[in-house]
Amino acid sequence: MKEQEAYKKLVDNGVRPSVQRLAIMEYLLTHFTHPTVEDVYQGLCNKIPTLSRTTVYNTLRLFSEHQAAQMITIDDHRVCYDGNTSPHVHFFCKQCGKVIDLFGEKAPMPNSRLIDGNFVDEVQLYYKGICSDCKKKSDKQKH
Amino acid sequence: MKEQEAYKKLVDNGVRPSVQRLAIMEYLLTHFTHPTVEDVYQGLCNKIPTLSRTTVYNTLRLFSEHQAAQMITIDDHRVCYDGNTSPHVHFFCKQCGKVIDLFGEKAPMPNSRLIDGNFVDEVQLYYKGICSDCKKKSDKQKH
DNA sequence: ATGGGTGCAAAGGATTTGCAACATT
DNA sequence: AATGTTGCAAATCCTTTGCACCCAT
Repeated sequence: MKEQEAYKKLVDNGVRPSVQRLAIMEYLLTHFTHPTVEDVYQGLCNKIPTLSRTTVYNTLRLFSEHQAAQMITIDDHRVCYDGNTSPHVHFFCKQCGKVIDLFGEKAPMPNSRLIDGNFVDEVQLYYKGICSDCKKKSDKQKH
Repeated sequence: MKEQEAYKKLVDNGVRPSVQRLAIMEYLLTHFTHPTVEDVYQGLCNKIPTLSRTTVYNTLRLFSEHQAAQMITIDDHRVCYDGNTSPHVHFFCKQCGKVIDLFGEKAPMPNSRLIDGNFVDEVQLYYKGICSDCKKKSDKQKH
C-alpha cells in the first residue's frame, strides 16, 4: 500500500502528516513523471475537492526542504518534483519539455560533503537535448 | 582584448554581431559571476543607455541556444548565465543565492551522445547547500 | 484555547509577446 | 527595399504572501 509508504516518508523526514500532505506524497510515490505543481493539483483536485494550489506549492516546497522529495529545476519555465530521492540522472527535452529518468547513467558523488568550505547537501545531474519521440517526429517531417 | 574574444565567440557560434550582442558577450567574458538578466542589464545600461531588458532577455536566450553561453537553472527563482561554456560544476547557496564554480570537482561526461534514443547536447552538474560565507555567519550567531 | 495547516484573493516578479521604430546590407 | 534587431508597453504565467478560517491536540 502506497499510503503507508507515504506516511512513513513524511514521518521519517520530520513532516507532520495531514490529509493533504499524505495525498500529495502518495501522488509523488505513484507518479514518477516529474509532476509540476499544476500536475499534482490536477491529479488530486477530484479526490480532494477543497484542495488549493497554494497548499500544493507550500507542501512540495516543504517536502524538498525536508529531503522528502527532490525539487528539479531543469526546465527554466517551471519547477517539478520527484518522489524518488535517491540520486539519479534527469534528462530534459528542450522541445517537448518532458523530464525523463536516465537510470543507466551513473549519478555523481561529491568527493566530500565539504568543498572549498561550502557544505553540500544535494547533488543534481541534468542532461538536456531532444528526446527520442521528438527526434522521430522531426525525422518524419523531412519526407 | 576581450572585445575580439567576444566577437569571435559570436561568429564561431553562428550569432550575428551587433552592438548590443557584443557588449553582452563581453560582459559575460569579463564577469564570471553567473549574472542574471538584471545583473547584465544593470552592468551595461550606463554604457548603452538605450539598452532594454527585453534585448538582454532575448540575447542571452539566443546565446544559450547557440551554445555561446550556458543557461543555468540552479536557482528556482531566476535563471542566470555563464560565459564559460566548458563543462564544470556549479554550487548554489540555498541561503544567499550565490552561484560558485567548483573547478576542483570533475564534470561528468555522458557515456554517449545518444542515451536510450535521446540526443544529449548539454550536461550540467549542480551541487546545492550552504556556502562558506553563510556558514561562518550562522556560526557567529550562536555565540 | 492554542498552534499548526489550509485556501482564497491579491500581490509580486520573472519572462515573453506584439508591434512599431530603427539599423544594416 | 528587405531583412534582421531593438525596445517600449502590455500581457502572461508561475509563485509567494497576507490573512481569515478551520482542524486537531
